[in-house]
Amino acid sequence: MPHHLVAKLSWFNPLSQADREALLDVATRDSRQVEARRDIVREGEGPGPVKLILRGWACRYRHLEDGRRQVTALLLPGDLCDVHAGVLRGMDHAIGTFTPVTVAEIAAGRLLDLAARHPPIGRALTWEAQVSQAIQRRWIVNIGHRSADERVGHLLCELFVRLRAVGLAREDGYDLPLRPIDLADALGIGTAHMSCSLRKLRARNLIMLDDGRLRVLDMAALQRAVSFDPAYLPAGRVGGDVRPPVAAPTNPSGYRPAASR
Amino acid sequence: MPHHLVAKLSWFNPLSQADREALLDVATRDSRQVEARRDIVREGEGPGPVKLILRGWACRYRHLEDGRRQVTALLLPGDLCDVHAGVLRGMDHAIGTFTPVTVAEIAAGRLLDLAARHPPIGRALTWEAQVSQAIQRRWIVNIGHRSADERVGHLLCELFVRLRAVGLAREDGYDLPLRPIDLADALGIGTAHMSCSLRKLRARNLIMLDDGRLRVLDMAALQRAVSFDPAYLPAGRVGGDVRPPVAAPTNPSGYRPAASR
DNA sequence: CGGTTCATTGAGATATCTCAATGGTCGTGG
DNA sequence: CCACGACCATTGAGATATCTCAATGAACCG
Repeated sequence: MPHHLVAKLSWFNPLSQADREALLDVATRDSRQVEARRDIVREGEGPGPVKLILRGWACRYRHLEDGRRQVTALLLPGDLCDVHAGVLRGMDHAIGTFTPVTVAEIAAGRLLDLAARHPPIGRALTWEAQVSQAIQRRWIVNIGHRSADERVGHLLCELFVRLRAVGLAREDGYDLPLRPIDLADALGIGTAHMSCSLRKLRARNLIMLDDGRLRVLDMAALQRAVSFDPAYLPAGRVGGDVRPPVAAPTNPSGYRPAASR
Repeated sequence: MPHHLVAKLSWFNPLSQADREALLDVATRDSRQVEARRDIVREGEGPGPVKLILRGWACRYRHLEDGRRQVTALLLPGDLCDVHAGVLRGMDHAIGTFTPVTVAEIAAGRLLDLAARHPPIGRALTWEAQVSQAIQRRWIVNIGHRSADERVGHLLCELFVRLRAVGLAREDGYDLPLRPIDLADALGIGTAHMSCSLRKLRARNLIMLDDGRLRVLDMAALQRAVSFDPAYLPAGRVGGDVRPPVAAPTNPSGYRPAASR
C-alpha cells in the first residue's frame, strides 16, 4: 500500500531494492488512522515527528479572523509534512484531513539517518521538498494573477499530474474527494463561483465530474485553456499528453517585456 | 556589512564568536554585484550555487503568458535562495533585482560542510528555510482571502518585521525601494488599486510614504487593521509593539467553525 | 529642452462576492 | 422501511471590489 512515496521519489532518482525496503520500513513503522475532517496537527502545536501521508487526502489550512479558511497546500498520499519541523516553535497553521487518512509518523532522526545511509533517498527527499515549494509558488501565481476559471482548471491539472506520479490516477482522470467548498477554500474563491467555473469547464467539454469522479476529457486542451505547464512537477516532464503544447515563454533579456501591458 | 544573515540566525540560535566568523567567511568569499532590474538567476537555468543576498532587494518572479508578472517572494539582505537547489532540473522561475544587489555565491558543499562543523549554524539554517516557507504560506492566505487594502498593509508589516530582524529598519519605518508596480505584482493587484490602497492607508494615518521612505505611524493599529500577526517571522515574537494586540483565534475542535459564514 | 516612462486619478466595465431560495442527499429516529 | 431534518451544492439576482483604459502630470534621461 505505501508505495506512493517510493513511486514519487523514483521519478527523481532510481532507487535500489535495498533503498526501497529501507524506506518502506521507516515509512510504515508507526502509523495511525485519522477520520475525515479532523486535524492531524493543530495550529500552535509544538514540534513533532515528520508526517507521511500513506492514504487519503489532507491539507494545510489556516483560519482567518472572520472564520473563512484558506487551504495553503493539498497533501496526497506520498507527501511528507514538516521534514525539518523540529526547529519551529509552533505551527502557524493546521493540517487537516478531507478523507480518512493513514499517516505515518517518523522521528526526524530516523529520517536523517535513513538519508545518510542511503544517499539516493537523501537526494530524493530534498528534491521532494523542492517540489513542494515549487507547488506553493505556483499557487501564489495562480491565485494572484489568474481568473477563477483558470485557477480551477489549473488545480485540476496539478492534481492529475501529482496523482499520476504516485500511481493514483486513472488514464483519463482520478477520484476527487474534495467538496466544492474545499476547492474554493484552496483557490480563494467562493463556492458560488466554484460551481460556475466547473460548469463552464464542463460546458467546454474539458472535464466531467460526477460523484467525486473526475474525468479529464482532453488534457491537452485543458492545459492550454488554463496555461498549465507541468514541468515543475514529478512526472510532469514525460509522456506525450502532459508535455506543454506550447513552449513556456522565455525572457532572455530578463524582466518585464518592454512592450507588454 | 554582511551581518544581516548573522543577525537573523541569531534570533533563533545564539551563535558563538567562532560560529559567526566561520559563517561570515563562507558568506563573503565569492560575491558579485548585480545592477538594478536585472536577473540574478534566469528561468530555466540549471543548478548553481546557493545565493545569499548581502545588499539590496530582489525577488522571485514569474511571467505569465500575457506578460504580466507575479512576484512570489521578496528577498532581502540576509536571505538565502535555493539552499537545496542542486537537485532541481531547472528553475521554474527567475530571481531578479529591484535595486543594485550584492549577492554571495556559496557552493552547496561548502554550506553543508559549514553546517556540519557548526551545528548551531546548521539548525539555524534549516529554521531559516522553514521561515521562508511560512512566509510563502502567508502570502497564499493573503492573496487568496484578503482585500487589496489588507494585502498592502500586511505586506508592509511583514517587511517591517523582516527588516528589523536583520537590522535594516528604523524605529518608525524603513526604506522601501519598490515601485508601486512592484508591490502590485507581488500582491496580485493592479497599480491603480495599489495607489488607491496606499492612499487609504495614508488617510487613516497609519503610514506615510514619500520618496521610498516609509514611516509606520501606528504599528499596533496597522497590525489590527490588516490582521497581521508576526509570530511566524523572526523577531516577531518579541517587543511590545510587534506583538499582536489580539490573540490569534484558536480552533480547538478543529476545522471550520460550525456557525460561521 | 524634448521625450519617455511611470505614478496617479477618474470613469466605465466586469469579475467575483454576498445573500437568499431551491432542491438534493444523507443520516437519524420513528 | 419511511419520514424528517440537517447540511450542502447549485442557481440567480443584486451589490461591490477590482480591473481596464485613457488622461494627466511629474520625474528622469538624453
